[in-house]
Amino acid sequence: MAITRTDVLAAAREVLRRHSLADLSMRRLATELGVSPNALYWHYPDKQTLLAALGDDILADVTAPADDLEWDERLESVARAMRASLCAVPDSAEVVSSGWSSGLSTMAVLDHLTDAARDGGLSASARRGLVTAIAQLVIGLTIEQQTRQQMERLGVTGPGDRDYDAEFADALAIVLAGARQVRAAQTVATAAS
Amino acid sequence: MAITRTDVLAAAREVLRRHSLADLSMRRLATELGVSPNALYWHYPDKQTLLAALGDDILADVTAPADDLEWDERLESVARAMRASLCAVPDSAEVVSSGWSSGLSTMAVLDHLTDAARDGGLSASARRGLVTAIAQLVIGLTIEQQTRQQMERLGVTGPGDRDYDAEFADALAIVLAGARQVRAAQTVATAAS
DNA sequence: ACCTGAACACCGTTCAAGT
DNA sequence: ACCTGAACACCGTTCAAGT
Repeated sequence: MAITRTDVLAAAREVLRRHSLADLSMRRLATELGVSPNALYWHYPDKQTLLAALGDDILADVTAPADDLEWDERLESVARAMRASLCAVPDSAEVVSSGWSSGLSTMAVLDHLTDAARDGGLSASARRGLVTAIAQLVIGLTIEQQTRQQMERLGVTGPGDRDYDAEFADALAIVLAGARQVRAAQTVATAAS
Repeated sequence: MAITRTDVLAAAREVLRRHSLADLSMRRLATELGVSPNALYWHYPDKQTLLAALGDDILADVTAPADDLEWDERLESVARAMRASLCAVPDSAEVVSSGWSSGLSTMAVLDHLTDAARDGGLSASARRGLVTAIAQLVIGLTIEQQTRQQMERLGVTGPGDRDYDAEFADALAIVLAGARQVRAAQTVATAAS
């Protein structure tokens, strides 16, 4: 039976879940699928593209936030959903980061953040800054957490003392406070003109 | 003549400057130093540790900000200095990111951010959140920019349309506005008690 | 103290060929 | 359309041995 792109992504997820990103080689993935390494190159042009698709897949369950929420609550909701999706799959934040950097990812989640910011009435540049600040926070902090978790799992390191969830909450609170403040400043400026 | 740790880091920087992180292999680095690959393992236990040292080295010129600045201006100054140091060496943001994640980096720059936040009178959790938000923004956005730049340099992609400097300024403005707002809320709470 | 030689166990990717 | 066999040009790391 022939293999599909979906099979490949599922197998890749499974390698991350049971092992790590370091173990996610084309050869290993092929073995897991009972196929020769070259077979993967019929479905994806290269590893980079495969990883970008995997990253998009992992974030695919981040949908538009409930529309009875205020704009800032919607931002928070999307940010937390992104982080939850990443935390469900080991090393996924690193995968998403590389996909975004390579330009091979759709970065579709960012639209939900942008939409919420627009509904808040933020200017184009304020929206852009806000989306960047939130996205980099989610990805970057989760990379650090997941790398740490892998090291603990391998026993190369003892348990750390950082509370990543609390750190995330604190950082997100600052960014959202900034968003509200920038919006308020905009409103005053508009009213004065 | 024997090689020093400093020589190794200088050669690594040069490989980044003239080529890329993908070209920075232990074997390539050794060749550049006129030495056998194994020689590097006398100076550093493994590649990960070497990269962490390189990351620290690249950020070493980010010093304490001028002390005649306000606390929030100091935060901005450190953030911009971090970004400037990274932008001076191709792919360095990725190197710093991996060093931070592995736990092998000193993350010394974060102290300057923490100090400025403390002088602003921010609570411990607000400081932690603020430092995280700024650090992840600098690293994450610069990774995206530098990866893009390498792709353009290799001609695999045409020039993009993102203005990373403007994006950074917008995002940093939001975070700093958040810091000031959180501080104001703290001050009110303190006065009321 | 600092390095080399030789080897181990891997990589991503390509290309021709098979069904 | 989908895959295999065989090969190319690499990796990081280790270990014994050299000076």
